[in-house]
Amino acid sequence: MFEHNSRHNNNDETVLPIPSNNETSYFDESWTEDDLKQIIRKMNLKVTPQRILILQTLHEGRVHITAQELYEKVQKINSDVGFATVYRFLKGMAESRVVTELRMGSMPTRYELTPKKHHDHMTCTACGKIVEFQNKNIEDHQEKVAKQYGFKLTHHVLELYGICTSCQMKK
Amino acid sequence: MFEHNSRHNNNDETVLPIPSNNETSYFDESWTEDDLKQIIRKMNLKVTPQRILILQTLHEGRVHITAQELYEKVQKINSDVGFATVYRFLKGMAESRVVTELRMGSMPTRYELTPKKHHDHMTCTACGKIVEFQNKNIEDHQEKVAKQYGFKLTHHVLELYGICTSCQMKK
DNA sequence: TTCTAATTGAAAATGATTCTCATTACTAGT
DNA sequence: ACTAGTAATGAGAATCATTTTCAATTAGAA
Repeated sequence: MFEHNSRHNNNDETVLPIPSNNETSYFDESWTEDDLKQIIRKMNLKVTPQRILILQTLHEGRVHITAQELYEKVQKINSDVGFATVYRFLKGMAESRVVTELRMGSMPTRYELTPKKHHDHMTCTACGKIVEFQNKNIEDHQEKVAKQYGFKLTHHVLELYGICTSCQMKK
Repeated sequence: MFEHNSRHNNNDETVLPIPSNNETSYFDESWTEDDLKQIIRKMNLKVTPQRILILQTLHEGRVHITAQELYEKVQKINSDVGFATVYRFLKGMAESRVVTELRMGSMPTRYELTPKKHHDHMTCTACGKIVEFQNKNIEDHQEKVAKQYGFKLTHHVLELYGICTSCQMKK
């Protein structure tokens, strides 16, 4: 299995949902400093230079980043940011659903800015490649199940695991 | 969120899928020592008294147990079993899909003997209650998605999070 | 500007998981 | 049943992500 295989590669190559495009990030729009401040205020948090920098770096960087990776990136820009701050802020943003936590297997938690279009993940357990996909049918059925048991859904985690095309051919 | 709420209860009350019944465990059949040995051999592991005891205890006990809890239970019966053994064996069984790992939020991993009828979990983020459900439609759509991207699926994780009926009324 | 509570960074604490290694115990082959 | 070869074991140490602590600093309301 993925989580027990120390030989898998470490990149988290991401295949964008069909239709794919050439964007580096989902967020083609750029965020001004005011945008960033707005987002922080909406979380009922005070605006600090650290938080602005962290959020900005998260937005500009690639998706699926770990707290450690984000910390290192931010460090290079301004060493007046501690790991605890990055970590705490990520947690806070996760609570406010500004970012989404991805826990795949037993690897360190990765974060992504919550995309406007919800998607789920399919991971190749051989090479670690992550494919993102959307499927309204699945969502609909989830709601049905929730209703059946009287639950009011807040969110969900759907992760498919398997072997991707190229790994199937290799082996 | 669940994982940040230190006030949620710690029991993992489980609601069986409709139609429910009065069984303590999914496994009404009892396992003889030979059954246990067979299962261990099928995993290409040697039969040892520790593994027999661990598997037996897992089978008799409630579902959704942590490595620590299982270790404590097994300890009471035979103190010649170390935590490492329990832990390693659980990992091994997870790899062979004899048990399934449940990672809900950031709480310690829980294990359950992989039920013959696959099911997923819906968790109340207020009280921690776990409902198990089956839904063939969702599974079918998952396969469709996988085929679309050329993946051969091995397994998946689907966890719904929300507020259960009684917690909705409380608040 | 002043005050207060929120935020911060560094380091230590925690907690789960994983590894190490000397010892013991399976089991296949006799 | 005996034995060699290998797998498994337990205790504890190591690792790693995550979380907390706390004294110093800072944001932002009044």
